[in-house]
Amino acid sequence: MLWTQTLIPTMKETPEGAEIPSHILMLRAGMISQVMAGAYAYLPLGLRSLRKAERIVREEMDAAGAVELALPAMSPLSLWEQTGRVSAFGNVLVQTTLQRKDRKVPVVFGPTHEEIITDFVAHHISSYRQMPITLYQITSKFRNEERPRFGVLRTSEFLMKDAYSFDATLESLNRSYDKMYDAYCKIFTRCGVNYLAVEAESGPIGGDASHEFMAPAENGEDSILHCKDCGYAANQEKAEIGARDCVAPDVELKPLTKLDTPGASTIEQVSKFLKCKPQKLIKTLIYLADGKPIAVLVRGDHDANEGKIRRACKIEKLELAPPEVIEKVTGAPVGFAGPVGMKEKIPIYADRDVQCIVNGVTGANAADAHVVNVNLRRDFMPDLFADLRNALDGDPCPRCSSILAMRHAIEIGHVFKLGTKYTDALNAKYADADEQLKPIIMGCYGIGVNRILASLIETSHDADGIVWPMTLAPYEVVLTVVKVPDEPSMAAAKKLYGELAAAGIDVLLDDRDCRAGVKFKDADLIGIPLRIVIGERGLKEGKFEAKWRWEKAAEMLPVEGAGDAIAKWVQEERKENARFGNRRDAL
RNA sequence: CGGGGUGUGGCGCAGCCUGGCUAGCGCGUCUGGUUUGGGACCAGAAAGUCGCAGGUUCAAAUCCUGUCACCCCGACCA
Repeated sequence: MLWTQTLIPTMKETPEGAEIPSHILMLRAGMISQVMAGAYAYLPLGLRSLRKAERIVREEMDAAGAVELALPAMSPLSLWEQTGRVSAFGNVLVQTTLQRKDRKVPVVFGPTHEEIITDFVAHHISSYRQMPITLYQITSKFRNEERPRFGVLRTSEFLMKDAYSFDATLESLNRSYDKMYDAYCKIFTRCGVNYLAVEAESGPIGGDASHEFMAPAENGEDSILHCKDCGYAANQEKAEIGARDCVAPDVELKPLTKLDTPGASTIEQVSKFLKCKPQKLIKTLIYLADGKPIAVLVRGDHDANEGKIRRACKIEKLELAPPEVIEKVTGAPVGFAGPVGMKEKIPIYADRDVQCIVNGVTGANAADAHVVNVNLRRDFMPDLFADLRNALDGDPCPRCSSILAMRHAIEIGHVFKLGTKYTDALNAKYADADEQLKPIIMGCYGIGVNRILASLIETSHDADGIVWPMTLAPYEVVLTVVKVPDEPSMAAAKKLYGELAAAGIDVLLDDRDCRAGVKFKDADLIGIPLRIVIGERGLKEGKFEAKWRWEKAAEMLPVEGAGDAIAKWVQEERKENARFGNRRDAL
């Protein structure tokens, strides 16, 4: 492609509103253009990168034995009512009504496609002989995000690869799942994205049934915990906290005292009012566990984790109790519950860290009052101690003796064993070898294609612009002609351009008649991995100048045979992103 | 959905507080010329309903009311 024949509207200045590197650089590099909040146009350059990511995804899906199809964005609302996801998605679901001749047809713009594919499969798969099979597509998804943000990271319309596996047995599902998991590793590696596969909430199947693929990045919206020593990694929701012996400080147990704390009902207010650290507080949460009230105790500065509570206490349905229940159980309004002297006797479950609190503070089960110098055993005794809170930076690793580090990350992929949630709801059954009808067992597997680009840029840029790996770069090589009116320069450039194009290299020839500085700046900004400079200076010696985007120095390359040499470099780099992978040493 | 911020040529901004001549500046664009290895210089030109609507006033980019859009923080996120 000739630069003068495409449209690459680069910008010297950062448009108002863009704050994170990926957003700023995609705008400045002329890759995207905003149409409205949460909706971006992909300009020629951006589309090329997006297509490269898409192609890698497609190749690895095909290699893993998945079969591509395309489902419509539009589907009937009724399908979503059958699975209860109209209310589950709520306002996120994009709905509209089509006016047909004599009736109105309520439709949904798919936020994902479990319903549609399951309905299709229910009609066309009826035997165990037709499975296992994994179907996938790469299409636009629609979600009315309450708050689109961070440029291309969180938008209302986005490109997603979604795959669905259909199996007759759990063992077969596990094999399908592992294939996808392995394919994801290959995809993100080929894309040059640093990622971690972390354990995530597993839903109905339990166990090792869900992983998220996370790209650690400062601007990521998710939090993950990672142990550098043993490799354990999980999202914050799922991360377990290793058990450690509690070393109780050797201090005198002071007498239990009730104090007035008028109006102080939150942890922050109480700790301020009583001038004590939140770590000294015992937060008492009243939940309804399968309809019955329970109390959950966590340290004041910790957050309770409902998934952990559910598992540890063997509860199906868990929800925070409404104020009436709290008043009835504790005898006090919301904000003053405590484990000592509750009005009704209910089960008390405590997070392990509560064991370490000596002379603590908690609600007095009376309006506007707290008790201080609360101590375990002397004043109260929980029915169970367990890991019931969200993990934090520095918490003990559950698998080794090291500690967990918390990092922000961008979710770029998710693999999940669904089980029969949708096949039950949509009546997708198959006949087994024993002639019995059984529900098909599903898995679902998503990749946010736009997010691959954004997360790559977030972690691979410098002061001058984007630093693309060969595999995602919109063009693999840029030919920078220093002086376009100089005929020998242009002739040499066009010859090289022809050779590279013939070798199947994506090459961009910067034939704009402007100063060299402008072209160097633009080449750096759009991040093309390999730049070849064609100038009078080099040509005098029969040389081109070759420079990798992430290296400081350039090397001279004989004009003779340059096309072959460059093509070879590009082909090597395409395979492993090897030079790109080593860039940190150079940057 | 709560809190905060911003809307002025294509892009980035000043002007608004304290109303008053023809609404400025930088970048970009176009024309001519000089230049040509890291965002050149000179001369000239085009391009703006000051987000929109209403109000106050002799007079509104500026003050008041409403409204829309966009951005940030938080809540939410199959």
